[in-house]
Order: sequence, then C-alpha cells, then structure tokens
Amino acid sequence: MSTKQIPLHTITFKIKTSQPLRFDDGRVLKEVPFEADFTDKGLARLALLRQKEVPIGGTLPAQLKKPFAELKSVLSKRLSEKKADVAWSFFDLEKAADFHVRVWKAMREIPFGKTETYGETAESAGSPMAFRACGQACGANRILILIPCHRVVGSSGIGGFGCGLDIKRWLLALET
DNA sequence: CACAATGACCAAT
DNA sequence: ATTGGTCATTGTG
Repeated sequence: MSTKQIPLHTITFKIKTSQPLRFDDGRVLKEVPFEADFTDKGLARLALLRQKEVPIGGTLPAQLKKPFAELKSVLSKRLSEKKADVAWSFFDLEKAADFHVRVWKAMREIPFGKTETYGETAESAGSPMAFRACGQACGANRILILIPCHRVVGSSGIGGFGCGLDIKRWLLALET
C-alpha cells in the first residue's frame, strides 16, 4: 500500500461539566479529560479518556491553534447543557468507509435532545434494512459528541456504546 | 477477487 | 431467552 503518512497531532485537555460524569466504578468527574487527534485537514478523532490519571498536554502547530480553540469552546458549551456545533468541514474523515460517512451525517441530522433508533438512522442513511450495519457504523465513530452517536438508541433499550454506557447516559442527560 | 466472520440490531417465537 | 433475518465492512487466502 502506498501509505503516505499524514502527520497526526495529538493533544489532551480537560473540560468542565455542569453535570458531573459518574463512571460505573463510582468515580465522579467535574472536569472531563479528552484526547484529540488533528491532521492538517481537521479533527480526526475525539475520545474521552477513562483512565484515572491523565497527563494533560501536547503541542500543536500554529495553524491548528484556532481549530483547537473552537473545539474547546464548543465542548465547554455542550458539557454545560448548551447547544453548539462545528461545521462538517471541521472533521478529517478521509479514510472512512462510504456507508459509515452516510450514517455519521445522518446522526448529525438528529436534533439536540432527540434520539433515533438504529433502524431509523439506517433509513435516513439510505439503507432502511441495514440497522445492524448501522450499529457497526456507530461503533466506528471516532468523533465523540460532535458526531452524536449517543443519540442513536435501540428499539427497546438504550443500545450499546463503545466507550461505556455510563458515558452514553451522561451525554444524553446533558441534552435533556 | 471471493469468501467467511463480525456486529452498539430487530421482530417474532 | 433464543432464533432467524439483515446489511456493510474487514480480514484472509
């Protein structure tokens, strides 16, 4: 494969939340640690760190300072139960499968505070019968919160969540 | 290429 | 609680 290495810049940081995040193990966080990967084209990954102790820091090249500031600003609002979003072009999803991208776009059509079933999201992604593949696409989402996979739930029950159902419940509670 | 295997599903036993 | 039906992606030869 001709893998031309695209430089990835990783940074870790914390955001305050109005609604403390309580993990299943009992830990309670008022400041939530994230890790973000940026390329020159945009945000490639946003993850919430579950570890106990997290080293905060990292360096970004000058041209990424502005997007990083925007990211922190939007996240601060979202973790304070306020509506805020970035544009689709904020992301760098180059090496993602076609169907996955359709599902991710469909998820961003779900309004703040609303939820959809996997089946419904599959349908708005153009494949009404692909509810199961839709679940896979949710699991493949690399951008927490901003691509709101937490708004997709099961037809009976909350469904799953890659990084822990405690986080999914918290994200949904932030939108009530 | 052609498969088999895998899933954050779903509706009906 | 189990099952048979679905679909797109990913890994293997």
